[in-house]
This record gives sequence, structure tokens and C-alpha cells, in this order.
Amino acid sequence: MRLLPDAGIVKLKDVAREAGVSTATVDRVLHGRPGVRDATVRRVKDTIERLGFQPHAAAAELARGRRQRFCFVMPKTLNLFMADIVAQLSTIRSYLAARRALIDVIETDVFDAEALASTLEDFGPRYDGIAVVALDHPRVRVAIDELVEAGTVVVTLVSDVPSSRRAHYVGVDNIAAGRTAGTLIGRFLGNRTGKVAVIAGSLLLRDHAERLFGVQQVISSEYSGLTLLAPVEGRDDDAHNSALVNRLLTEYPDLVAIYNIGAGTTGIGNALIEAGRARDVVFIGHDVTPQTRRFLMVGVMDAVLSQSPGHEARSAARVLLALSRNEPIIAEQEQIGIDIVIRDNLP
Amino acid sequence: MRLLPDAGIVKLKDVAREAGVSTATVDRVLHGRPGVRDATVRRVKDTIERLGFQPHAAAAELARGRRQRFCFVMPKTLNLFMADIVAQLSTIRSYLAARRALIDVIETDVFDAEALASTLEDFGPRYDGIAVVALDHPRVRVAIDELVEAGTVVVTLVSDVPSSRRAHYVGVDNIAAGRTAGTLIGRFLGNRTGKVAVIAGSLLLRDHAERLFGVQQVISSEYSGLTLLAPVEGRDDDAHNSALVNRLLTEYPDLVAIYNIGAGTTGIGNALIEAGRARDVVFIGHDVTPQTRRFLMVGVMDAVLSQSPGHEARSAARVLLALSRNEPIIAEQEQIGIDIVIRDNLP
DNA sequence: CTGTTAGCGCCTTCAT
DNA sequence: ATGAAGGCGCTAACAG
Repeated sequence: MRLLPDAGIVKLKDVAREAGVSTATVDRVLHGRPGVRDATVRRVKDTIERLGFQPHAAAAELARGRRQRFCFVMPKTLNLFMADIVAQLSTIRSYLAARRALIDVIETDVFDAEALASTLEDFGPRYDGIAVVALDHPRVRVAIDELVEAGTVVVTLVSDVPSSRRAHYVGVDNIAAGRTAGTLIGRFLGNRTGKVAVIAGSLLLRDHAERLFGVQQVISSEYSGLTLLAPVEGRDDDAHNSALVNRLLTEYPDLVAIYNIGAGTTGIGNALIEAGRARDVVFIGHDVTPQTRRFLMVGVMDAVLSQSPGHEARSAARVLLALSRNEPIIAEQEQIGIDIVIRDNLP
Repeated sequence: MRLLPDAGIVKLKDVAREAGVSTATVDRVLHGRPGVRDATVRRVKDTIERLGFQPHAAAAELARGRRQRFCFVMPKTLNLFMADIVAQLSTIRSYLAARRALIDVIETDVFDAEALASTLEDFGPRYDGIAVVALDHPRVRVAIDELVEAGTVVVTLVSDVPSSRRAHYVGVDNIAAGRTAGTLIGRFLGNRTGKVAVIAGSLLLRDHAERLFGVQQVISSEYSGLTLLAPVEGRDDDAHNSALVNRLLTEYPDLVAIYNIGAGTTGIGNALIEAGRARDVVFIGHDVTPQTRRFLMVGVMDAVLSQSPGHEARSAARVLLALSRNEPIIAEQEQIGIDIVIRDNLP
């Protein structure tokens, strides 16, 4: 008498036999498809419960045989952070290929609502799912909503459109990020007093505006010794940012801290170094890059706030895959945290 | 003339036809199994390459039909952090169940090398993989190595045994964690001077010893205004820690900071509050719990260093699954970072 | 409303 | 050294 090969593992067939129905019926109940009497539904559900049946994910996937196409709509001019996300996509591509899903990447002008919206309208319908670095603009919202209406899964990436019907936002709470920057500046300065400058790329970008809001909240309400200067915009560009810093340094001799909300951190750091102010001005920016890494090591930057590009890229892919196959997603895993990175915990 | 249903998707059968061999041979080549002539191997590999064939993960998993059993060996007395990991395992259990893998949890005395080692010896061989919160002791190392020798996949969790043959360590770099605490203390204190206390659970635990080492490095070499007191041990216990803090506060009127290396943070915070020193003593500890969360909100704690229990639990499960099925693991995803958590970026 | 049945793509004996 | 063929567990036409 030998052991049963499947000792303990309940299969759909077992449920069917036990409930006195066919496998097709169990399958219908399992997926809430119509065409089964209520009484039967209950009986099958009970049996599933009683036997503790769990469908074999791989078998289901194979039998379903669906393939999905996803598209990542990214900004045309990739800064280091965006480039990092795109780079991660190649790893993800092979992970997805083994699951018969594929991704395309389309680049478009993020600052141009019209261009972004028409990209979505033109290409969106070809895909089962879209991840888009969005611009919060009515035109874009409508484009997203139409895709959702047509059955496409849409997730926003890095920059959200909260009023849209997108299924999910992959990114951080940018107000909290701004607040975090504010607190770190306040704490690092101790009891020093003076001016705090904020440099943004463009305050038309929702994430930049939100970070500004956060840092203003904290500095103005909790650090009375510090005065926040009016934000300046440097279009995420190193040269522009350098020039801005030079102007700020001469105009405000008591400048004690700089928070760079967007990209172009290199320009700021270099300007500080050239002015010989790198050590005494507290400097906080976003995203771990080779350059910010170096700035942290040598003490030009005091902290970097980071949303792991790898995590975001993987999360977007996982969420698209799960939602378009209506599988469950692990909420905690898809939560993107604001990482505070200093010299000692660099990844 | 209708489109081919599988347009563009290469299957193992296609490779076989194209290479002029049977599917069995392709399968053998694919998995490096013996019994194929060198010339054939090359030909098949070329074809795979040329066609860009990627095996369908779900089909492979189904056909293989393997089930694996994993075991998490956890400390008997669960502190909040460990309890959190165990709690996460129930979510993970259902994820794994859908992949025909299951996990058991065994609790044992982590401080007792003998007990831990014999637990591993007794139960280990029943499993395909083990995740163990290890104690770095020769007896334990041998037990781990024997399991590995016998073909069990072993990963260490939270606390490593670097000299063992474990396949992977799921946890943070604790020296870096200590350094991070040191830098934060130094930065938060600004130019204040005084004594810095370090409270550990037990310096026999590798992770505690490493964190101590890290904080010592930073404080002694970079903050000459600060004096690190000799570490005290409070066995991760609230009552012990409270008593220790009371003693420290009276003995050193110029105590300016406390770093709690292990658990029992509640005891320390409460002692500080009762002594009316909560606001002026910089206090840094580990792990986000309901209590540390509250301490951060009200300003008793200045920062919490955290290794996400959810991330660690999931990572251990993913790594065990991947390694025991020899599938690739995504290195970056399994890298556990040291999270710096302040009031503003609480998860 | 319910059952029958033929796959999904790969792996694995068992032959040859 | 290689091939033929029967599953793995679930899904979805197609019947009834």
C-alpha cells in the first residue's frame, strides 16, 4: 500500500467530486461567472472552504493562455532618475517574458499635456495596461479615463493624476517628502538661523508643487529661526541651477540651506563647492545617482530623499500584471516609501 | 487566411523543429542535463538564441509538479519586530500555497546555541529550505553547513552566520546601521557636547555587537565633542531599560543622546518622559512599532532605524522558492535597506 | 443551468 | 544519444 502521490493537496477535481458537480461548475463558481444556481454556488463554495482548496496558480495561468501587452509612457527627456527606471525595465522584461507578458516603452513630452494625451489616445488602446508618468491636467485626465473606460488598466508612475480613474499610483507621497526635507533641514541646522532656498524644476509639475508645499508647512510652522525664500525654478537643468545658486549666495549672505526639489542636483553641488560654501550650507536633494552619491560621501550633500527606481519599475509591472489578470496585489509590497539616504546607509 | 494564434511566441516545440531534434532533447539542453552530443548541444543552443526562446514559467512549474516545504526557525520569545515577521508569514503562506509550497514556523531559544543547533538538526532535514534567525556560534555553523551539505537551502534571517555555507542572508548591514545612528546623533546634536549612551540587548548577539561597532566608529572619529559611554545591556527588556536610563541620567547630567541597539524601546522612552528629558535628549532606536511610532510623533524619539519586517519575510520566502527551484533571483529586490524613519516619512 | 472534453507548454519516464 | 507520448491542474468551447 503506497502513499497517495498528492496526499494533502486538494485539486479542483476533488472539489467537484466532493460537491457532486463537474469541474466546469466549480470553475464557474470560483470565478464568479454566471449560469449556476444559487444553491449550487453555495454548496460549491462550502466545499471549497471545507477542503481548503487553493487553485494552482501555474495551472490556471497556463490554461488561460492569455498574453498581455503593457506600455510604459515615459518623459522624452530622461533625467537620471527616469533613465534608471527605463534601465530597470530590461530586467523586468525578461521576468515578464517568462509569464507571457511584454512591455513597450514610449517616450513623449511630459510637459505638454496635449502631446501626452494624444499619445495615450493613439497608443493606449493597443495595450492591456499602461504605466504613465502623468501630468495633472484635465486633458490628460480625460485621456486616462477613456482608456480605463475601454478596459485598459492604467497606473500612474512617479507623478499622479488623483482625480482620474487610474487603478493605482506607483510613487511616493510628495507632500510627505517635502515635509521630510523640511524636518531634516531644521534638525541639521540645530539652532542656526537664516534663509532656506528651494529650487524646483517646474512648479507646474504636481510632484514638485507638492514637495514645495510640504517643506513650507514644516519650515514656517516649526522653525521660526528659518526663513523660506520664494521658490525658484531651474527646469531641472544643471546650468540653470548653478546660476540660480550663485545668485542666491550673493543675494543672501545668510543662506543656510538649499532643498532641491527636482533634478539638476549636480549643478547646485558644483556651484556650492566653487563658492566654498559646500560645508556650511545644508543641502538636501532627491534621488541617488552617481553624482549625489559622491556629494553625500564628501559632505556636500547632507541627505538624499529617494524613491527607489527599481522598486517603482517592478511595482508598476507587478501591479499591471496582477490587475489585468485580476489577481490580488500585496498592498504593503506595492507601497513606495520615502527613503532618507545619508552617507552611512547608501544602498 | 487568419492570423496564427501564437504569432511571435516561440515555444519549445518550435525550437525542436527548427533544430531538427525532439522536444526532449531541447529540454535536456535547456537544463544542462547529460546525454546529448556536444554538437547537438551547440546546435540547440544556437537555435534557442536565434529564436529568442523563453520557456513559459507557468508551464514549466506545472509540468514539474514539485512541491516544497520550507521552515522558518524563529526566536521563542518574540519581540514586536519578530512577531511582525511571523504575522507577515500568513499572507505569504497563501501566496506560496498557490505555488504549491508551504511553510512551517518553529520557535526555539535563539540565545542557546545548543538548542538552536539541535532544532536545525532535528527538523531541518524534513524541509527543502530553511530560514533561520541564527546565532553566530560554531555549533550553529556546523548545523547549517550539514543541512546545506544534505541539499537543503538555508538562508539566515535578520542575524547572519557569515562563516557558514548559507546560501543567502536576508537582513541589513548592521555595522552600517550603527554608523547611521552615529551620524544622525552627531548631526541632530549640532554643536552640543556631552555623553552618548548605547543600550544593547546582549552584545553576544552578532547584530547588536555590529551596531555598537558602527556607532563607535562614527562618534569617536567624527564628533570630538561627544563621548561614547561604555555600552550597557538591558536584555531587550522594557523594565531593565527603564532602570538603566534612570541610572544613566543621574550619573551623567550631561547625557545628550541615547542609541538603543535592540528592543525594549518603550522602557527607554517612558523613562525619558518621566525624567522630563524627552525633548532635550536625542533618542534613536530600531524598528517601527505602534510605540516607536507614537514616540516619533510626539518628539520623544528623533529617528527610528528600520528593516521592514514585511520586506524581510517576503524576501526570505522568494529567495527560498527561487533557490530551491533554481530560478534566478533579482538581486536588487532582495537587498534589504536600512530605512531611516522620522515623523514625516512614517510608513 | 450543468457536464464533457480538448487543450495550454513543458517535463519525464520509457523505449529505441 | 535521442524520440514518443502521457500527464501536470485548470479553463473554455461546445453540447446537452
